Order: sequence, then C-alpha cells, then structure tokens
Amino acid sequence: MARETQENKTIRDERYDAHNVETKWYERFQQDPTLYAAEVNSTKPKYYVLEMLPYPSGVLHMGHVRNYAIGDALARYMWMNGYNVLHPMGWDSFGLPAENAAISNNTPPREWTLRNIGNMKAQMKRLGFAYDWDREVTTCFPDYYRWNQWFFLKFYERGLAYRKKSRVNWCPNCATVLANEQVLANGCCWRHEATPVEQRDLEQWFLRITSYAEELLRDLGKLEDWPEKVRTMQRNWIGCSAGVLIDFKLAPSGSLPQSATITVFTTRVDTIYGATSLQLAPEHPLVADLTASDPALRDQVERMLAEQRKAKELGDIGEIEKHGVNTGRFAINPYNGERVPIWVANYILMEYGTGAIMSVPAHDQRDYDFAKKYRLEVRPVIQPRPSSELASQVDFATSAFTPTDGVLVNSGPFTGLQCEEAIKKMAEYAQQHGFGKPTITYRLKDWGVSRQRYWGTPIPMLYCEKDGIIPVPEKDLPVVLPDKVEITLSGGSPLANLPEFLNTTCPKCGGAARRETDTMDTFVDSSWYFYRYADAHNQRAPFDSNTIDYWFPIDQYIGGVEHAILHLIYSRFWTKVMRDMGIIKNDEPVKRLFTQGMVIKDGAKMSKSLGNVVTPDTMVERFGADAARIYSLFAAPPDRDLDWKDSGIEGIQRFLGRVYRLFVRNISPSLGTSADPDGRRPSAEARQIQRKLHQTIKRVSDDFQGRWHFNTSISAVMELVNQLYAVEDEISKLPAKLVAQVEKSLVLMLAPFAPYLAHELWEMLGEEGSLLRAPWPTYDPELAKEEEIEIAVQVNGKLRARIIVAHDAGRDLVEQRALSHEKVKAALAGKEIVKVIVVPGKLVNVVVR
RNA sequence: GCGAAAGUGGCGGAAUUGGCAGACGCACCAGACUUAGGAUCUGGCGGGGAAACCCAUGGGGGUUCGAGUCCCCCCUUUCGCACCA
Repeated sequence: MARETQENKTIRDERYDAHNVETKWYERFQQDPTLYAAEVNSTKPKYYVLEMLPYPSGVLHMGHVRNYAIGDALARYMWMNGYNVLHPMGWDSFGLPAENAAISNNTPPREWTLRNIGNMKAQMKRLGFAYDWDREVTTCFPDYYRWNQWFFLKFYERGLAYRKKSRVNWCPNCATVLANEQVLANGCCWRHEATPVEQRDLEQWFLRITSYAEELLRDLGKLEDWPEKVRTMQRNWIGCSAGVLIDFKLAPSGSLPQSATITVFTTRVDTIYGATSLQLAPEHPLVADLTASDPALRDQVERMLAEQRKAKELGDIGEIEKHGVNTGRFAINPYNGERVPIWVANYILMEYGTGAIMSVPAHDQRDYDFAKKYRLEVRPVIQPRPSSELASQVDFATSAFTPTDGVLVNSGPFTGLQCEEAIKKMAEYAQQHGFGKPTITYRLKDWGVSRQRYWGTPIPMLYCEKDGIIPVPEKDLPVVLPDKVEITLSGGSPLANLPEFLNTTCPKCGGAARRETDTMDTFVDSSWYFYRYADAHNQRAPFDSNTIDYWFPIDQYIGGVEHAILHLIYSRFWTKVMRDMGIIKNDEPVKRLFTQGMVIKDGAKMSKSLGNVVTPDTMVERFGADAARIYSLFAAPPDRDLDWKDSGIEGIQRFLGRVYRLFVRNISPSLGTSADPDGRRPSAEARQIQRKLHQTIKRVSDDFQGRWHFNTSISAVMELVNQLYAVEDEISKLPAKLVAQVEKSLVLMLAPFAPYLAHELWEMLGEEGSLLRAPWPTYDPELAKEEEIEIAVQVNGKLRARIIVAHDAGRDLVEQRALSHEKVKAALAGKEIVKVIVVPGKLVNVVVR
C-alpha cells in the first residue's frame, strides 16, 4: 500500500503541470515590477525591440500572441547577450470602435477602452511577455495626446498643417471622413465592407506630407533591413514621376477670358508635336466654363461624373470604357501654334497631375484607344531607329508606339533628336519661353487628419470672428477631451453640440471664439508613440532629445504587413519633421523591420462569422502560455502565414512535458558531485552528447542572428532532448560536469521561448542568479564537429552507397574507400571511369562511361 | 493587365553556399508497460516493387559530374498595384 502511494506520487511529480508552475512564476514575476525595466545611464550597448502597439479592442487574438512571442524571444535573447534592452508596450486607444461600443453597449468610450486595456494587459502578463510596463503609453490619456496637440501647433508654425476645403471620402455608416487609404478597392469603407463611400466637400485639416515626398522616397534606399516588399509598396504609394508642366492657351472665343490657360502634366513632352487633342477630367474647374453655353454638353459631363461615382462605388473604376465629349473649343499648342480640340474624358483623373493631359494617340496606348473610338488623328512623331528590333513591331494601325527608344520626326526644330535628349531640350525650351517648367509629380497626397468624431485628440485650433484661425497657445495645452458627451451616429462631431467645449475666448483679442471640433486621425498617435516610450513620464516635452539619441533608431520593429504603407509612412514623415524641428537627430525611426505572417485557421482568416476563432485565454488554460508561445513560433517560419491546429500545440505540450520529466529524473545530488573520470578520454556517448549540445547552441544562436526561423531553432532543441532520451539509461555514467552543462544550456536556450518552464528548471538546477540576465550559452566549433561522417557515393549522380570516414579523412582515402565499396564496384562493372569528384565531407561522385 | 512571393509526404514544415530530399512536429500503424489509456516509452511511416532496384520537390525544357536550389517557358495560389499622363 505504501509502495503504491509512493509510485503514484512519483508519476504525479514527473508529470509537468503547466498550470501550477506558470501560476507560481506568474506571481513571482508580478512581485518585481522592475524585472523587465530598461536601464537608465547604462554602459551596455542598447537594443530597442518593439512590437506594433495594439488597438484595445477587447481581447488579444492569436495574431497578437505570435507578434509578441517573436519580439519577446528576441528581447530575452538580447538581454542574455548583455544588451540594455528597451521592450515597451502601449495602447493605440483612440478610435472609432470605442464610439460604436458606446452606442451599442451604452458604455462611455473611455470606460470601454480602459476596461479592454485592463483585460488585454492581464492577458499579456499571463502570457509572460517581458514588457517594461513603467513606460506604458496610452494614447487616449491627456499626458500623451497633449503632445499630439503640441506637435500639431509646431507643424502649423512650420506651414505643415493647413486647412482647405476638399472633396473627401465620407462613410455614411461611420459618419466620418475616411482617408484614401481607408477606402477599399471596391469603393467601400474599410470598417463597413458593404457601405459605399460617398464624396463630400468639407473644410479639413491637412498635414503637408507631400513636402517630404522626395525624401521619403529617397531614404527608402537607406532602409536596407526592411523587407523589399514593404519598400516597393511605399515606393508605389509615393509614386514619383518626372515630367513637364505645359501651358496651353485657349483659342479666343466667346466669353472666356483670353488669358485662360490649361496646364497639362506630361512625362513625354518629346511627343507634343503629336498631340491631337487636350483631355480634361470631368471635375476640372474649367469644364464648367467651357460647357456653360451648351446645356446639352453640360448634361453629358454631368452624366460622366455620375457614372464615375457609381463605378467608384462598385470598385469598377479602371474598367469602365474610355469615353468623352468634344467641347468644341480649342487650345493652342505652344510649340507649333496648332489649334487642338479640347475634350472632356472619363479616364482623366482630377487627383493626379493637373487633371488635364495632352493626348498623343500615336505614343500612348490609352490615348490611342480613345482616338480610335472617336476617329481622332494618330500622328506619329517618334520613330524607332531602323536598326532597332523595335522597328519591325511598329504598326500604327493596331497600337501606339510607346518606348522612348526612338528619334523625333515631324517635330519642328527638334526633329532628329533622340527621345531622352528631346525631353530635356524641349523642357528647357518651354521654360525659356515661359510656357512650362520641369516638375516632379507624386501620387502621394497630403494627409487629411480631420475626423468628425469624438474619441480622438482634439485639434488645438480656435476660430475667432475677428482674428480668424488662431492656434491654442502652448500654455493652454492640453485641450482636454470632455468626458460627458452624447454619442450618435449622425454626421458631425459630438463636440460641436457641447457649448462648454465649443465656446471659448480668443487669446489674441479676448473676444468670443469657437473651438475646432474635429479630432485627429489616430494614425497621428501611432506616428511617434515609440519616441514617448524612451521618456514616458516627461511633463515638459514629448521626450528628452538626449534620451532619444541613445535609444534611436529602433533596432527591430515587428508587426503585420498591413501597416506597410500608412503607419510606416506617417511614422517616417513624423520623424523627418521632428528632425527638422531639431528635437531628434535620426532621419529614420526604424532600422530593421520584420513583418510576420497572419495566423489563420483551416485556411481562412479567423473570424466570428466563420466560427474558427482560437483565443489565447483558451490556449493558456488548456496548454499553458509557454506551449501557446512556442507553437506560434514552431508551426511556421515567422514571416509566413500560420495555420493554427490544436493537435499541433498538443505536440508542444508533450515536448515541454518531456523536458520537464528529463530534468526531474536526472537531476540528483549524486550526479552533481560525482567526479569526472580522471585523465580518461570521455566515452563515445559523452562525446556524442557534447557534440550535439554544441551543434544545438550553434543552430539556435544562428537563427537568432540570421533568418529568425525559430521553427528550426525549436526543432534543434527537440533533437537535443530526443538524443538525451536515447541515452537516458546511461546518463548516470556520463561526466557530471557534462550533464550539468547540457542541462544548464538547455534551460538557457528554452528561456526566450518558454520562460515559465525555463524558470522552473533553472530553480531546480539550483541556479542562483536571474535567468533573465544569465549569459547565453556559447559553442565551440571544434566540439560541434562530427568525428566520423557519412559520405554519399554516387555513380553518375545516382546514390549507390554510403561510407563512413573520419571527418578529416583525405581525398585519396575517401576516394579509395568509395571505389572499393561492394555496391559501387557492382555499379562500375564493365564501365570506364571518366573522373571521380570528391567533395570533402559531403560525397563522392564517380563519372563513368 | 503589371509587379512580388510561394508551390516539397496524409498535414505544418526542414534541406542557410548547387552535393545523401523529407530534419522536427502532427496524424496514422505496430509493440511495450498496464485493470485501463485521450498517460508514457520503443519502433515504423513519400510512392511502386518479393527483391535488386525504379520513380518522386506544380508541369515542360536547359546548364552541370550533380538541381528542391541556377536559367528559359507554362500552370496554380496568395499578396500588392491597377486608366498615375
């Protein structure tokens, strides 16, 4: 009876109870709030690792867990390598969902947000993420957003914040303005995928990001440690093209002033002698004047506009057929004085360039298509050189000739020039004669930051009847967002209905003034939050510049590729403005960027409607935080999508149990004290274990320093554990020092991935110091080398045999051994050996005829 | 349409520089221990074949002594851009 109890106890003790162990260490970790704190005035090299801050939507999802598991492993690894690590976390806590929740749950946005932050923070702590919570940034707190306002004033002073009436994307469901980026390809709202976005004209605040377009584009070249994909996306987004603006004067007629001109933007001024019409966007300001005297024309343009709007809503823009109307008016080509007809066409975008183009059907495919439809003249002015292979392909009966590899014809004084040269000369000519100038046009638009919503940073501006637009004086910041408001879905900001917020006095004249009621786009919050982490409690400034010098740029930023454009361009913009303000020195915020893949389930994105949502809480409860973390790193390389499978995490749970059991069974005082056999060469088994250990340390270390394929790091550790199991019966015969070294190294290697189990084992090993700062194990390349290696022997590239030789066996010996192998001899019978290729350490290939 | 990435067992994936394809894990099969096993341990596990061997990294060509890896063409999937003058 007593014996049975003893056995039961042993079995129970060998089984790893993740829940108990994790709870125990969770409580210990909570007792020391400085556990993960970055050092101030440290002499160590710094390392700033950052994961994108979450929106506090309510609960963490597996995508967060994966993102943070990557960053946490890296932070812990860097700590163990002696770095002063900054690893902070915060909350992107302004934004629309809080208002939606307010309406549907009747909970104030602030309360809802703070409750979610509480939940998610608890989840993060339970998952064991090593954040310096003392530096937590919550963007909806006045001590943070007051600096948004401060920056806004600075931007305004520098002419980088301005107000203009503009046609904006309006989501009737959100009842707010959307940035272009927030409009989906199908013309619907990014939050309401079935709600078509409308166009409205409103006074809006803009940030002049276009002033930095050139630098934002150029400096992409510096971001060598960013994924090429992200750089390409940003490059396309900024969309630079060099060309010339050319003024076409209107041919005199009717009521239009003779001085009126139409400016077109072109990258191919060399083709201008082939221009056979001008094409205006339907929204072009001159269109109204041009069509004023002709109601039928007016009508056609109106229909075109309506059709475009509809196409935009349906997402078919770009697919509607090109068509247009002839206004019956003419403009003068400044190069040759020719009269060209002015058309209005649906394929001309008002948002790009000047909203007007010169149409050269012979040398632009779109113009060609249009010209064919309306039987406009196709007039070639570029010819390929007769020697060029392009020459045979030219056929103006079927398509335009668009390459710049050619020579000008029928182009007045420019005839005979090569395209590239002509572009340069003709631009100069236009400038000299005052009807044009070289220009660079960007696709990038200024950043509209106004939102007609409540839950955001109030824009610190006032409107005085006498003095006009007046910035709130710095000393009056923050403009605090009032708590008591009624939130509705109707248009306009709820702040506009709040007299105590709205009405104030003008700081200039003392008279009555009205506050701006728009709030800022939340991308403002996330454009500079990572600077605040470096100096989170500063009351006098957004941060101290010297502190920023120490920590920046961020060494490693980790997040989803969905932020490749917006957040990461706005952040780069903000950094450059702050540099120009003189408060920071770095040109770029982020040195190295990593974009992790999505977590999916059954091949689809997790979503409530599909019922395939896996929640971190459930996983922690069933398998433990360590298992959830390791699985999210093990199931796929971090940059690829990860298909979540519960059976997979069970495998990790088993692995952790195996590690634990190994330690429980094989840690004993006798092992720790038994002396090594003196002067004797270690046994083959001992050498083998030692070799495996050094190989494992190498593999895991290499993965951290290189590709971040933690799936292979973890499998390396699994292999080590498997090998220890394979010799488990013999472990007591191995040198105690080696066993201790293997066990200690194993714990150290687990520490970045499974901090809870690692701490438990560390304690079991009787280690004194903190595991968090314990030095990462090192390997000896000599000890990692195999003593004997298997060499593949091929005959004509086909595997025929394997031989085992000493790792340092010479070529001749290897060749001789290979050729004397029975199977090889058989394969060589009756053949003539042409040559023998020996790749040391790898294989022998015998080439025969 | 343009651009990028990817395509390897039943599944997730490994093979970092051209050198033994399938590490590690899941699932599955067999065995051991057991009153029991949804615990644990051991072994097996790409396909064909009795075996020798043969076939196999989306398909087809090529370079090479040797190709998952390099080159060309095609197919599929995912992502980004999409009248940008």
